[in-house]
Amino acid sequence: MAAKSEETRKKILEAALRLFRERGFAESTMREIAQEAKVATGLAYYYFPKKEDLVMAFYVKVNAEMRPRVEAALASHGKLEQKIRALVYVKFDYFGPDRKFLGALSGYSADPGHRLSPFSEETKEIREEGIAQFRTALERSELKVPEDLVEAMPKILWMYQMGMVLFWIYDRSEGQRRTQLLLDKSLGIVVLLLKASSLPLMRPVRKLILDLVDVIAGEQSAVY
Amino acid sequence: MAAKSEETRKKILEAALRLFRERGFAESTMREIAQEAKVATGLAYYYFPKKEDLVMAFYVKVNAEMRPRVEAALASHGKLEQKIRALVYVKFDYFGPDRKFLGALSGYSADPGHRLSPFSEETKEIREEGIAQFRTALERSELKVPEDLVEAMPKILWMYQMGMVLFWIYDRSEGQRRTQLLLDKSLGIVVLLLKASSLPLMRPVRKLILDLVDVIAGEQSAVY
DNA sequence: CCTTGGACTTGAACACGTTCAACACAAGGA
DNA sequence: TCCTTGTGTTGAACGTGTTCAAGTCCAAGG
Repeated sequence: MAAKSEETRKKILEAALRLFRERGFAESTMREIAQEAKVATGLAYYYFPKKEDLVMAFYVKVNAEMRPRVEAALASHGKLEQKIRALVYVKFDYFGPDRKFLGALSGYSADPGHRLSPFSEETKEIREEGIAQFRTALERSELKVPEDLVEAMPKILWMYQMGMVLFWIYDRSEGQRRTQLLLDKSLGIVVLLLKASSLPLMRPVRKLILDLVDVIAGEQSAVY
Repeated sequence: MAAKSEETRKKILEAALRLFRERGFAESTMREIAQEAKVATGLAYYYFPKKEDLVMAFYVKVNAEMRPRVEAALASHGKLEQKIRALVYVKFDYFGPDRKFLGALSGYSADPGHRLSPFSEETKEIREEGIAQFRTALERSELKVPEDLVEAMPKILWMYQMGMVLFWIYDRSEGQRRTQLLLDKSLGIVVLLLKASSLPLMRPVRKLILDLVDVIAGEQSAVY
């Protein structure tokens, strides 16, 4: 019966997350995690071949748990700006207790070759889901997105969100006041730029930017 | 006499860089490095308390060795665009043989708390020197930089360079063709934006952007 | 009831970064 | 000449992530 096995896996993952949250990623050893879960060290590796896999499982778990709240954010009325802000806030709220723990990981974020990077092959599914959230936000907004931007714009917004989250993770100001500030100051500009970019007049500029996005995205998909 | 000690240090560093280049950072063990340098393992740690310190020493070494070529690039005639391009090329040329090795490190690049990050306290000196290069390039250019941008503009250009270098490191296309493309497509725009930003008309926009830079830079300087 | 095959589980063992107590040695000072 | 002091130098030992040979357990087939 698979249920027993599933139980064990869950027990180990929960023990791991408990320790990660309490004392950080690097500070929690696999031996401790196994002990906390009352299993042998090797068993933790049976279910999670690398310590990092525990983090991947964390990503997936949180992503799933966040889903209803994301739906709610997208269902809210309000303008595009409101929707984007709501989406970002869901992430802040949800990752709130794990800010420190995430900080320990985010070293990997720049390296698309690293499995835990938000740009990696292994996080692709989660990433696509995140991008889709912004696609929906755009579809449900007052904004008329020109044909040639339909694909790129959600990606750009997702990148913007990633930037905010990264900034938030490293934001040592009390209550992450600075991130608030940055979000307030930048979100308006971003939406303004989006709107401006839709003007027919802007077609040449769009072409240029899409070219750039192409080069960059091409590189990413070439990883591995 | 300090000379003997300096010799030993150098011997270890050279052995380390040789191995790093041959087979990468993670793949070279401290035991191998010590062995290659014909010393005991502990001695490598006497001179370089962490394996990472070998990388720091590499940064410093390369930075010093690059200096004359940077001067040359800055002394060249040509327009601002040429100077910036020349500066970036010096880095590509110099890091060329170490692209793979750098790739293994650049995971750290996003984490300003990590010593090896280009944004960390420990790399501050090197970073400042890099920023100063762009300050010089601007001073020697045809561009009239408005007072309120004098401080920020070199930083922005340095960030642009870091972006290019990062992209180049992960660029798996043959001969890093894609980076070429990106540089060609983006550099013109960057310079155009710089010029446009100097127009008196743009003052409100400048204010906005400088505000943003302030929030971001404030965060960075608050790191440790 | 026994056997068998595969999923599950164990803990010792390995390689690595790192630490450390001990030793070597040169340069003064007595 | 012997002692002292401080810089170099050594290699064993520790804690960590990870691997693995050797079990244990249990459902299905005989």
